[in-house]
Amino acid sequence: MTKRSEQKQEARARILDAGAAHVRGDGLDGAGIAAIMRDAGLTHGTFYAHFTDKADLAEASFRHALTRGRAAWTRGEDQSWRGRLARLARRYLTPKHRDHREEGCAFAALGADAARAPAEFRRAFGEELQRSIDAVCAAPEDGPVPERRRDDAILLLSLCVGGMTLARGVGDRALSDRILRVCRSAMARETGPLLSSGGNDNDQ
Amino acid sequence: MTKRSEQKQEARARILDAGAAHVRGDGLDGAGIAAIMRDAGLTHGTFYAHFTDKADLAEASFRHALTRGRAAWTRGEDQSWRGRLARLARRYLTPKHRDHREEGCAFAALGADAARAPAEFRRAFGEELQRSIDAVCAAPEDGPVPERRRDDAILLLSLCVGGMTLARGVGDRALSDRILRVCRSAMARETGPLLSSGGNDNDQ
DNA sequence: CGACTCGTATGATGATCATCATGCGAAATT
DNA sequence: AATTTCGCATGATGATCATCATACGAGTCG
Repeated sequence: MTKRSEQKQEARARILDAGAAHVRGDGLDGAGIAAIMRDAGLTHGTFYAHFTDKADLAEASFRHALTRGRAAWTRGEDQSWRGRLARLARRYLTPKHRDHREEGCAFAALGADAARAPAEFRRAFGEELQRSIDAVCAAPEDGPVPERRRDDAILLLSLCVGGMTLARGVGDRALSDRILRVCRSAMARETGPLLSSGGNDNDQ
Repeated sequence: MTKRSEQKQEARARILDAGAAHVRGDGLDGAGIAAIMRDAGLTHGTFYAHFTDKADLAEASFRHALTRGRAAWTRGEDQSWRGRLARLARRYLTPKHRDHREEGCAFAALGADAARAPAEFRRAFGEELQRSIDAVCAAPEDGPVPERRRDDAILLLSLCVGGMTLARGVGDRALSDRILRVCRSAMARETGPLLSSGGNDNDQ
């Protein structure tokens, strides 16, 4: 590994860090190359020595953010499957996470953008989502994962992303906090139903 | 009502329709004024006779889309509260809705954009979300709405928006369909738990 | 019918931004 | 040590786009 190539790799890493933050903070299109390169400590023109395209950087930044995120995510021990899901929801659906999207979950930060992105980015989105589903499922014992657990993981991620998306969009702090709380406690009910109310029409 | 003013109001309505479609399809920033006005059958310069700003149009289009959407949404009879929630989820989380975001739910289409939008837009987002929560809760008998129902409505909307967001971002059709199915059937379980697996560690 | 009002059309203007051509200087190679 | 390589900086170029100034022409009102 020559000194030149490792300097370049360090620069690339800085660009990826800055890109991941900008993309999550400002959106796939909102992030300008000049601003990202400035944050990486380089000038704008150099960008094309590292990436072919803005789309290239967007995808790489997205994957970078999620790979980093999952590492911190999967840490921690759980008593039970349900307990694991509840813990993940508790750690995900926090006001702190809501208020710092530039360092948070890229699915929640870029979900709507992905829908409008070209097919190549959406392929990356799907692959990363699969990896995250697997990461949620990964039990200590590491047997084959039953499909019903995968379904639970999908449900967890959907609820987390949806709750975070709504909580972030809302201006009213009280409503935003309430959304987070409702979603957290729904996943925390170890044996109870999804919904808090009973089944009859006139429950209080 | 003079002929002039009703012509202008018609034009404004066309702009709002086009704006609502473009904003949901291309995002808050992705939608260009020229394209919207072209779709409304007018030229770009005329825009400023109807709206002060692009942000002004964005907010108005967002509200327009949701007001229209709720009307179609609230229709239909339900046997029970749980049944109502299940029905709404079943109608929301469809492949058709996923594949036509320009005429679908504005929360799912613009959730990530709202987080980056100025405070004024996020206030609108919060107000509209409150209205949608109320619309979900509105029972035929129209008594005072218990707070636990509001929580259920928040949960429903979070799961719907999150599931739709992920389903739209994913390139892989099979995974996308599965996300929709999992979220639908979670809300359909009238009495069962949120999660499909049992509570012990070694369930299959 | 004539004057004026106002909704719309046309055509700038200026800003932002992705992309690329060119050049420099330090590191690598012989 | 001379030459080549290559990572980075600088400065265009061209495209896109919001915004606005100006002009036209049909509707309105005296």
